[in-house]
Amino acid sequence: MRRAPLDPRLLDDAAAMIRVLGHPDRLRIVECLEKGEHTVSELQDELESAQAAVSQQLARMRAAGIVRGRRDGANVWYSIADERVVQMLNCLRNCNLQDSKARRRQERA
Amino acid sequence: MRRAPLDPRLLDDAAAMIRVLGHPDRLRIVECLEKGEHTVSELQDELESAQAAVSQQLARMRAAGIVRGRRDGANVWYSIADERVVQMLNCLRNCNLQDSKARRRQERA
DNA sequence: TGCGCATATCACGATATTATCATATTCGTA
DNA sequence: TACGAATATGATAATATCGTGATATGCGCA
Repeated sequence: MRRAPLDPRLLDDAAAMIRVLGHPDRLRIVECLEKGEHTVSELQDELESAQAAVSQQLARMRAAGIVRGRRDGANVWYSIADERVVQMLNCLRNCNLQDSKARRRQERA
Repeated sequence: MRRAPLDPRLLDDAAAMIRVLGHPDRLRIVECLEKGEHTVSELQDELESAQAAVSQQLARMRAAGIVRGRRDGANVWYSIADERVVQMLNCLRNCNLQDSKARRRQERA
């Protein structure tokens, strides 16, 4: 477990990367892609969200280098392009496990 | 290492929590507080940021239950109220280590 | 009580994010 | 080539976030 501070020059990048995950739909997209490639319409069904919305979330994640699209005929199959988000998601899941304990610990801060 | 998906009912909360960390100044604040309590003016010096700005970041982090303030005379000493952010930060530091490798891997996605 | 320091909050303009609707692009097939 | 399905992009309005300057609050001390 590394303890060195985040490189200050990378702080903006890190924050930007985090912000990409700071949206429920994008979190769910990552969770879907963790299990394997998905087309846009599959994700659309999964999220019960409008086509444009999903496509735009994917565009943003693509711009951040988090996911990658692969054209196959009329479909585009998306997958995870940056394994760091998987790590982050695992971390988040661990964190959520402690939800109640952590909340209790902080007692009306 | 847990693999269960994030609780859908918690997705909004999770995303909100993530967004709080998605700002370079707030990341730096967490890094400072990791080392121990700091007053607002100490953080202000550290971040080279305006008083109101720091205070507002702290307010937001307080609202999210991430930090906690303890009054001592005219000063307020801040500390981490939710240990999950420490875990997240550690995760981020690990992730950053792989920066170049990850970026190379994704090759103009 | 009155002053000054540390902190918090308010008000507001600037910018970013988001959802939605419309339109464009890409591809397979008739 | 024309059409339809899948996907992407553009435009816009609503909302959120951010930094800044002004003001308010809490506290120690004279």
